Amino acid sequence: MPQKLPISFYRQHNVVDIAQQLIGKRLCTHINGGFAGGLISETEAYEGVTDKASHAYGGRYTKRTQTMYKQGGIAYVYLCYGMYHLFNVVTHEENVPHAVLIRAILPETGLDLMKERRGRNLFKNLTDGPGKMSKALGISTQYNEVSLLGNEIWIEETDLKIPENEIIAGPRIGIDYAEEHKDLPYRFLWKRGRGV
DNA sequence: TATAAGATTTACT
DNA sequence: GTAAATCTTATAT
Repeated sequence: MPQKLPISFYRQHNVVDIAQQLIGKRLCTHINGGFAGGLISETEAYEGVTDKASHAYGGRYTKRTQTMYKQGGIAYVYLCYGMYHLFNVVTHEENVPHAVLIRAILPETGLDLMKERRGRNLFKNLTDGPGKMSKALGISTQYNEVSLLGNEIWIEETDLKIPENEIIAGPRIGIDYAEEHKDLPYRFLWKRGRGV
């Protein structure tokens, strides 16, 4: 049987390392009685206080970002542009606002459910962006701060051993405002995830 | 209190 | 390729 990633995984201190390790793991949701899941194919690391692209840059603490300051192992879901829910994994210990944005997965289970949630017949690119993925999996802000060891949203270990040459590291996307931090190689993309 | 911009996606020209 | 949809937070009056 697949096994959930242990809490110790999320408590690691190198958020960039965690982002890379999450490639190839299985993200699952069991929401409103529907099960859906897929392999994580794209992630981005957000290194809290020192990362200009992060909401928590410079130690900003608001009602929205307070989730990132909690201990690792929970979900950080927030509303972007007023209409899209973005799903992040909170890492590190308490009071260190590190998080990993899950940008894309390869759908495995619950294809019909995902299509139904997305609406229309968008066969291509069902879950190839943060907003789309959250919608397909049924994730919304009401799941902010839920434990990733619970029964609604979790990440499973897989037998996959992804060689490093199958993981592409590159600059993050959609954060041009971050200036000198926008080119940091904090984004990880699984080769097999491209063009699916 | 009011205004601007954002870790995005979709539709239209 | 460009613009609209739409809400929370940050910064300024």
